[in-house]
Amino acid sequence: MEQNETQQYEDLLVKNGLKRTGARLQVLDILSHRESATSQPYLENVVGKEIDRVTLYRILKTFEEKGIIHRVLDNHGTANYAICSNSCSEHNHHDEHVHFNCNNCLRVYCLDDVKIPALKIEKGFQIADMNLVVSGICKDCNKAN
Amino acid sequence: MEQNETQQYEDLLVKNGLKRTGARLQVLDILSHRESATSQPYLENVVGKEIDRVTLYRILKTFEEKGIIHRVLDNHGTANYAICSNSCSEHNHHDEHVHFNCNNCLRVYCLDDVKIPALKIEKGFQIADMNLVVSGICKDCNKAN
DNA sequence: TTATTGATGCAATAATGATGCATTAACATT
DNA sequence: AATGTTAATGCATCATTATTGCATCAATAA
Ligand SMILES: [Mn+2]
Ligand SMILES: [Mn+2]
Ligand SMILES: [Zn+2]
Ligand SMILES: [Zn+2]
Repeated sequence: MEQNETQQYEDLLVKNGLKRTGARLQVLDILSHRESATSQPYLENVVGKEIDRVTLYRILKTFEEKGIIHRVLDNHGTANYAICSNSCSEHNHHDEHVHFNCNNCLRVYCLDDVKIPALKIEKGFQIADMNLVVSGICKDCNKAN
Repeated sequence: MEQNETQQYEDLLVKNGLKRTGARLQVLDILSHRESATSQPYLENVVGKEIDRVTLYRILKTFEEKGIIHRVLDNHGTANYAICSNSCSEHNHHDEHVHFNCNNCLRVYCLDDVKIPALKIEKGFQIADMNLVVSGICKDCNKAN
């Protein structure tokens, strides 16, 4: 964990009124360096000896609430998390980009450049959030064949 | 269960090479008469004394594979199922309409008229399926306040 | 009517996630 | 630096959704 990155994570925690604990810093560091969204099971596999399962769930939930990370359900219904790119804040997410779930490697990609198009839905339905998950075979897996 | 409806369900099963069992007919009947998508837990609550949990899961999986029903994950990651409207067949679904998950009543609506817009995503990603779940407050729940 | 094979029920297990409560550690205050 | 306060953690336990193995049963074909 580089020095100025650590500082950056600490600032992020403080800014959100969260104590800067080792577990939180570690989770932030891992999520920040991954190229795709990350599930609790994956994280547990990495830090399970150092951080308790429940703590991990709670950290992820807290981070999501604070707008530090956003949640994507993959095709198995498992939650995956990725760092929010820009302007998210407490209970105010702006991550309406498309996600891609590879059927082969199971990775969940944030397609940050692909926004979810506006929809015309029946009057009476009040939209709070939209989640578009595309599944198929990812770039890497296609290349590998 | 009306007589000609039963006949219709039996035909559907036979057409898909499935034996017409009481459990399957019952599941078809229930799903056909519901206005929103339905989860296994809901079904179990209704027919749990007559049909085993595991049988229910297997029926749903089989129906999905045959293109009789389609699966939608709600915001909790729980699978919900709805009858396929038209031209779905084995391993060949065409249910690319938007779904609406109410945060209040938790219902999952099939917005059959709202199609998922085409997307331009990076070359290399091969799309097999798309799922767009919109969450918010549904028509009924908005009315009720 | 019998044989075949698919379908079911039961028991057990897996995976993801939440809750209650005692203990610990981070931060503010003195 | 010591102390107090409150958030954060760890552990045990439980909940929910879903799957697997295997013996039994029943729907359809022969
Ligand atoms: Mn994302
Ligand atoms: Mn639908
Ligand atoms: Zn892949
Ligand atoms: Zn509602």
